[in-house]
Amino acid sequence: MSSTKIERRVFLKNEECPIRNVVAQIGDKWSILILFSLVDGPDRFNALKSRIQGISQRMLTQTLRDLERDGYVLRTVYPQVPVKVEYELTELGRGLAASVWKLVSWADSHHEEIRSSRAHYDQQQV
Amino acid sequence: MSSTKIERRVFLKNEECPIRNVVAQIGDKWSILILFSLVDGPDRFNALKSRIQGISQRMLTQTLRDLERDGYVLRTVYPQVPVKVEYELTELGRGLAASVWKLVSWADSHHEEIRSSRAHYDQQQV
DNA sequence: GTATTAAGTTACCTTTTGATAACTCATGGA
DNA sequence: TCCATGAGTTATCAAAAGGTAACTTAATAC
Repeated sequence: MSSTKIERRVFLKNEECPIRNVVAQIGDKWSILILFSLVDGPDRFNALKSRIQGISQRMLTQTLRDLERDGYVLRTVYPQVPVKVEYELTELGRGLAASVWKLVSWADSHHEEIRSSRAHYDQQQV
Repeated sequence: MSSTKIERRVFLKNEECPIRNVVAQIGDKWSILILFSLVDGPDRFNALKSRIQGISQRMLTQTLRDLERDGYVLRTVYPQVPVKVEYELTELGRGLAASVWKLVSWADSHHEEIRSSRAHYDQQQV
């Protein structure tokens, strides 16, 4: 309670802000979708691609690389022919998924309210 | 446990996906900063501006409008001279802040790990 | 009649994000 | 010889996000 003021100041510095650092990664178009696609276990590139509706090869590669870079995803290449590549969540990735879960379920149960607020606002602005 | 598979499918449709709908708003450069700036109570435009380091007038206005549009923030104009405008979180906005809190605190306690993963990855790529 | 204040708006420009589509690479099969 | 496969890369382009700086408005104080 009494620490609220302090926390408030901590989070107001945008530069190197840990929250922005994490949320900026997660807040893009595909990261969360990929993250939640992997919570049940490892999956292969093309399996992800066909399961995540609408994602292009390029964006899947790119987003997976970013997730790997941050340590959320582990990439394993099996030297077969043709090559097989598996992606899976790391411990850190599972932690992130768990932390984002509350927001996700909140979003799921409030999106109607948000939608209607948007519609109402847009109507006012003519 | 047994519902995991179902949830998995639910979240893979990007179009009209409630999660993306919410997270896309929150995931931009300033929304979370503003949201957490308002958790202690109402604040005025210029107070926010000087407290949120680095934000421009334009981005503050724009982000506040988007938050208002989604129903997270209430804007009140006091017809004084010069005019006074106060922004405060709505019930919905407080709910969002609470839901995002777990992610925020997770990010706060894991950003070193993420940082070092990034540095390590970047080193590998030469 | 000029400056000040709060809360913006507008114009202009750069950077980042994301999309489409074509190309690569190694190998094994028809 | 040519095609298929899995997992990408590259080139090109359009759209969205974000930054800077100057302008606005209304009333009041100097």
